[in-house]
Amino acid sequence: METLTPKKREMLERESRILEVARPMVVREGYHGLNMDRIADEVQYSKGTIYNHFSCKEEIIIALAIQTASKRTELFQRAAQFKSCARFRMMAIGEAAEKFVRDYPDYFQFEQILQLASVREKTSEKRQAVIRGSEMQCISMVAGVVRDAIAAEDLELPDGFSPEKLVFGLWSLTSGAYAIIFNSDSLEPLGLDDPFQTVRQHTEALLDGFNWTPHSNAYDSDKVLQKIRKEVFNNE
Amino acid sequence: METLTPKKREMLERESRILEVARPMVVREGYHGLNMDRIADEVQYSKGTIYNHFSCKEEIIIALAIQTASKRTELFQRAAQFKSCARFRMMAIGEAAEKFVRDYPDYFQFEQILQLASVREKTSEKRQAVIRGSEMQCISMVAGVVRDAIAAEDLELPDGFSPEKLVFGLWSLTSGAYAIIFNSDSLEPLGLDDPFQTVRQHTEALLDGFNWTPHSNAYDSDKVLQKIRKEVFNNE
DNA sequence: GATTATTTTTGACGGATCGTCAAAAAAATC
DNA sequence: GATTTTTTTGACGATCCGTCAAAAATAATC
Repeated sequence: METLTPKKREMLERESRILEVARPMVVREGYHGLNMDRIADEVQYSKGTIYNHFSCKEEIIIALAIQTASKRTELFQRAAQFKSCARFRMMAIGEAAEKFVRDYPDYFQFEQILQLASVREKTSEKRQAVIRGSEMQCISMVAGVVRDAIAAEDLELPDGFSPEKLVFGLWSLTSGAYAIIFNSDSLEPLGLDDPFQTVRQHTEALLDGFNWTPHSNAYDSDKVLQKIRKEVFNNE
Repeated sequence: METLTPKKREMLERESRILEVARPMVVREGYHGLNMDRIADEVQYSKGTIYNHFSCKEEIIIALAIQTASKRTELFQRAAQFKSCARFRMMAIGEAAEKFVRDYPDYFQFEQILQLASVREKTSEKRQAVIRGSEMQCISMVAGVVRDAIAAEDLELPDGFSPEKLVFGLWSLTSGAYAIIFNSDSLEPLGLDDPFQTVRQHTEALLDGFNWTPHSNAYDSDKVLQKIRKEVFNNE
């Protein structure tokens, strides 16, 4: 840490100050609210200096996403180490995913903006690779749990159905659900009181559908959940 | 149809010409590619006239989404009328959803753009209601099939688990999957050869997980699919 | 420590594009 | 055919992005 030249230190510090200032702009006013002149004003540097750090608006957004993405990896890592059977570890990962979107709802917004091709196109290949890598890390961890289940003979996937395909389904279900939850106007009419619980129920149903044992009717989901929240996440 | 005044006719015609010109702009160049001056150039009217039809860029995008949304309702309607048990009708709806995203991939892009709060905010409440209504129609149809299954005692949902909650899961799974599929860079590393088939398999697993009979191992999915494609969609 | 070379910062500027509005043109009415 | 109403026009103001030559700060050299 202390091996950095003072100049480099200043650069890094300024970089995070820029992001600090940019974050609430995007969060509160969305993509259009991110304004380079305003950033320059608020961090008390000229616009040119901001552009020395980030070559365009979009780079700032992806940098914000990267900041938060590491938090997800951490949460997944903790979940994957839960000492229990594969199925419960999978539940722990589900809990990590839920905790992530609840604790860092900003990330969701950044990701949504970055999903627009016209935005993503402008970001550097380098930062794109960081995001992809962080996502791949999470996917691998989930696939690892699936493999453990297979090894333990708790699960037998259909012919040609790779663990990654199962991860794809879980990923689709949860990310799709979170997308709906965060654009709430489509939710109220459905009368979903606790949408996160519904996601959990669907995840369990999906695993049951693949005959992953123990089947959800063989244990008390609430109990397991309490245990996970306490032991893995220290109750928040 | 012929009861319109010539002036009104011209207005409507011009409106669809504007959308015709705008569509490929958004599809090919994304949100940023939609340029009001270029539209004016291409439809050979002044910018002011364009603004008489659409009060801002964003209104054009939501109008494009509305154009396509009706196609989805049609497909869902056809699927819901498939003469078969509820479970196979649900499969037919899944097929309709798949056909929709394959036939009208543009819609997906429009929806993604409109999901950004900073974009949606600028659109009229009126058009937002149209979109919501169209989505609600589809959701109701799916919920109807779920209710039929319950009535036929093919399905018994857990206590407090409404048909709408099941729809929420199916909707999450498919829309989430399609979002991943259309941003393909996260797909290749997973080695998914036919992602749409994987979505179908997951849908079936989910229904199995809720114990919706007939269970997927009690019939030949491919056969049923062929039948649906032939009888409901005339093979494309 | 003075001078020169290099790096960093600055903010005025060009350019793109949005949305407006007063004036012009067209259509409707009398 | 004159007058009123509606529609169209495109020049214009405003915003905001990203650039770049000049200025300021820092480092290197003697």
